Amino acid sequence: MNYTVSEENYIKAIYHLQEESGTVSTNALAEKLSTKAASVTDMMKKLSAKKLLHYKPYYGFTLSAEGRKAALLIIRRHRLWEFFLSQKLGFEWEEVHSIAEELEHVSSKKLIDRLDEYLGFPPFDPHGDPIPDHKGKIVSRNHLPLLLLPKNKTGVVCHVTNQSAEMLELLKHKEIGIGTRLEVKKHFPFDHSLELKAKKQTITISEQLAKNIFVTYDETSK
Amino acid sequence: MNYTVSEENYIKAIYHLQEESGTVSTNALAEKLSTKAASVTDMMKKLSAKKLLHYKPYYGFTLSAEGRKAALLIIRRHRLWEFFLSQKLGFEWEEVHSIAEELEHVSSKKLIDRLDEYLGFPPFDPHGDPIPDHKGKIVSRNHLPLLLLPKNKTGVVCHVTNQSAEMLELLKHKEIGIGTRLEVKKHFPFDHSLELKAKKQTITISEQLAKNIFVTYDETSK
DNA sequence: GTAAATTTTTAGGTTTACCTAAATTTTAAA
DNA sequence: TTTAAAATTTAGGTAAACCTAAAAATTTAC
Repeated sequence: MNYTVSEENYIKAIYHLQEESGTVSTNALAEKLSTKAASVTDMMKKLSAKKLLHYKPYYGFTLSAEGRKAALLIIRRHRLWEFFLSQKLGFEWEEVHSIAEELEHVSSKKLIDRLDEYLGFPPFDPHGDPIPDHKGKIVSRNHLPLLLLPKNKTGVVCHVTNQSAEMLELLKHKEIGIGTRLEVKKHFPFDHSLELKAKKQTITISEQLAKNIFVTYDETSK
Repeated sequence: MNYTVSEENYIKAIYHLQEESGTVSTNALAEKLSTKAASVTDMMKKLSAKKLLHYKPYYGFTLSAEGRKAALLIIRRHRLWEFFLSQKLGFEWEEVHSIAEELEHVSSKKLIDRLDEYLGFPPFDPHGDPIPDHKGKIVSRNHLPLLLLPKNKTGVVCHVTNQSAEMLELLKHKEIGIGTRLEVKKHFPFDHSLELKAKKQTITISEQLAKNIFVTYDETSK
């Protein structure tokens, strides 16, 4: 339940990469943390032994439920401090990030909950990112069912509900998995089916399937 | 100018021990930091190489001017956070210390100076200890010339101004050094000389000498 | 003033989080 | 489908900050 500064930085980085692109590769993580791939592998073994992530050598990794919760509590601390620095101490929004990188590792839960209260339970940090609550719950603006993804916007598959074998078979057939980038090209009102661009192909999926696919939607992407 | 968390904890502990008793021994420091004497010796070599303290093997150590300044800036951070926790977040005064132990290692100078301003430049922390200013200056209530030490109170020699060979010879003869515990027994109005109890003997010193001796005065001692 | 007790330092090990270089495994290309 | 390229892991090593046990220096006690 208590992690080293280094472990926390890895957990947080994995969370962010996962949000951006579904899966996390060793090299991507090494790049994000300004370290080397070999160091990442070392840490993956450690975090995996602590059950914070699912790790199969050579096949990337994703946070476990426990790892995700840990990540959200670190992000909560980071964003609350950013809010404090900006609103109470008058820092510019570009300045707050690096200071919050240090403050986020101070781990007293009581401190953070009191700070949250003192700040009036702000829902967003100065960059507009949502602040997880004291249980690690986050309102995710940009994590939405594929059905609601605007036309001609791309989203990255981050979650599927209903993990039945039937549905997974269908997804596999259509070559859709966690991390697949999808772009909605057309909505057909008749049966609410969708036409998508995935990789280099154009595919069609039913409303029923689309309801079960959640994507991360990056507002800054075209 | 930037130190590791471990270095900072050593610097701070040395400062406090020096204030309390003039000199700092390896064992006392090990005890204060809940570590072992051998680890202290390791760190002393490191801090000594960085010119933060004067270190002669087997003869204890004292902070250099630079080390003292570093200590005061760490103490400043600690006490400002204590004040913040107590005044703004409503923590009880017994709770603030351990959280401030973590916050004090966040080193942004701008953060601390802004926090100081936000808190209204408080002169004392919740325990009544003075808060050093942004340059590391501290108003020392309990660091005073021997001349001003109340009768029948004990003080510990912590500093001597005028380091002339003549004065040091006299101090040596009277067996007074940094760390010597002194108790003022009498003031003689005629020549302002003082009669002191030092170790087990009673000695007399001139006003001129007394003016140059500074002691740490612990209000809680008898 | 010497012996015993205490304090401090040295010597040699451990763990964490890094590193480089070499060996594997997977992926992409011809 | 075999080979080349890229990604990942393993092997072996480093520095910081600890540790224990033994050696050396200092202090205290007789």
